[in-house]
Amino acid sequence: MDENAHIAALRKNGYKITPQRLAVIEYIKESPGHFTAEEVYRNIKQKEPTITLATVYNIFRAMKKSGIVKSFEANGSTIYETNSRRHANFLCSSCGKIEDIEIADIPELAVFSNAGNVIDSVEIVIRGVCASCRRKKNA
Amino acid sequence: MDENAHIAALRKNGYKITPQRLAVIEYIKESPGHFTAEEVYRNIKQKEPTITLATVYNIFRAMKKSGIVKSFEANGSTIYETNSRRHANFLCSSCGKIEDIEIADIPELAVFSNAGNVIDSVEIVIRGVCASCRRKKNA
DNA sequence: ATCTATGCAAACATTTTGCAGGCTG
DNA sequence: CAGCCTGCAAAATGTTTGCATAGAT
Repeated sequence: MDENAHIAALRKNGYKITPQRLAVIEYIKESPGHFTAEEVYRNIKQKEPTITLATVYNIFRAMKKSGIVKSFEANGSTIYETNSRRHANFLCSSCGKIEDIEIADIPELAVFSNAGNVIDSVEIVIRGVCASCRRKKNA
Repeated sequence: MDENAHIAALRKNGYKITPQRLAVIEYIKESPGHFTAEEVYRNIKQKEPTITLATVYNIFRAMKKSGIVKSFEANGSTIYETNSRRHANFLCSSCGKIEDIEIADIPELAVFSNAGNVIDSVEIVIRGVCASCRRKKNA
């Protein structure tokens, strides 16, 4: 999903296109794929000096409702991401990086759906130490 | 894992057995399996009137380190649980209940481990509407 | 022109921390 | 009786909200 698709998604959901929203869209397009409101705020403040953290939170709420971002909670804060495919988020406790692990299918969830339950979202958070940090520790 | 096992686990990890810790152990033994610090605090205050929320948080930290509880974050707070088997937590957005869904295996995680990464924990949070609430809505 | 979004500040919720005294082992 | 744990209060986070004004459509 590129920049224009994000703008279209906001419009379709009745949201207006403001400079602040464009700044967030541009930031997440070039970012590594995972971000907190505070991080986005800190980075786009250079281009949009008057923007506030509260506005960034409001923008993410609009982007979530528009399907542009998904989110999960970890380490006391909300982490947003643009990857909409089914995947797990691996959090390295050593270097802090977040890595996507593609997950093909979880059959138990299909069974659960077939039993009459509605599934709106699936969040998978894996914690551990990434291969790179592991090598450094054992060196 | 019963009450005595929890006490033993705390002892093995160097934690002392205090009335407050016993009260938390007793509460989680009889509870539905998912609880927040605030909920535990509110419930055991009757038996331990002097206990504070901060103490409950401290106790959960000790219980986590001792392997008695696991936790995940959702809706802005930390939810603790005693189920140590691999499972997903289903959160019904309508009635608020949390239901465990047993998950047999996620093959991609084995691949990820074999690639040199260490996995310490797996948290799966499913959001949706449970079958019971769904039936009520359609009635 | 309408109505939403922003900026600002304050409120809120959750969790953590510092310290003095009390209790466990 | 040494050291951890508790209770209390305050602080630290992270997020939301109310309100007046600016801005998008």
